[in-house]
Amino acid sequence: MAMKRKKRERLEAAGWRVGTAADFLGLTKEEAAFVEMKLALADSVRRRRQARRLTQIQLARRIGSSQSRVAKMEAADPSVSIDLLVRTLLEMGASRAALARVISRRARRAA
Amino acid sequence: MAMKRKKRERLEAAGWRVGTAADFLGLTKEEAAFVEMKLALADSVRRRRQARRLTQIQLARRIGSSQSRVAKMEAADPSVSIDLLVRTLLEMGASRAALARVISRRARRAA
DNA sequence: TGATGAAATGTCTGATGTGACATATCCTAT
DNA sequence: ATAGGATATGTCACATCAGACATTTCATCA
Repeated sequence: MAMKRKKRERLEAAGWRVGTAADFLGLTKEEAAFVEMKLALADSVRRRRQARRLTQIQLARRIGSSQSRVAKMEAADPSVSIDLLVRTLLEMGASRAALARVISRRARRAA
Repeated sequence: MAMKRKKRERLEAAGWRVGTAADFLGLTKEEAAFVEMKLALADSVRRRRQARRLTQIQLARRIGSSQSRVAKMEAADPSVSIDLLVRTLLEMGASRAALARVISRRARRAA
């Protein structure tokens, strides 16, 4: 994919769920923004799932996926797309307005 | 992809850039919301490109893609992902807040 | 009317995402 | 300490998406 991603994905994979995601090691502003968005969405999936007291397995069934994929979503794994995160949130009843809020929100730490 | 898409994609392909996208022929609320989001993003790409008076080819070069892909983005073609739309908008200088606005915005008609 | 440049459409091939499965790790209660 | 459920991690085969290219449609203007 012409828009270089490896770098981003490596970092993202490396676990900094930190607040102000990195312009750290050579992430362009755009890349950083993309990663932060993904983190925010991932975070939102987890929060919503927990709020509903669903296990990853239960959520997985609900959206026609698997426990491992849910885990990866919540971890903002490089292998999960924004499409999947968004679809998942919509399935969980998030409105577009709610998604918008998530997207402009900075990823929170911990829980 | 377990979350059925064919239906959505057919419709989406069918050109209704219309305002309140369809819960029309059996789209669930979630599917409709997803499609509308995509349309809104697609629309935003076109608007931004035009505002900068770039041709699709010029934009394509800028983001390391091709004219046809840009055309498909702007048409919200089934083959384009939200990831791609988002990355493109970010490359064009959209902020996360701007993206959020786009996402909560209902797709506009015409130009 | 035909020439030009922009945009749309169709299709290919390689890259990436997906669900699934197996397995490992982490809690918490006993 | 160990069993249990929950979550994380690694991998695979298959589906979908990506950029590229060719071709077509569309608009504008000489």
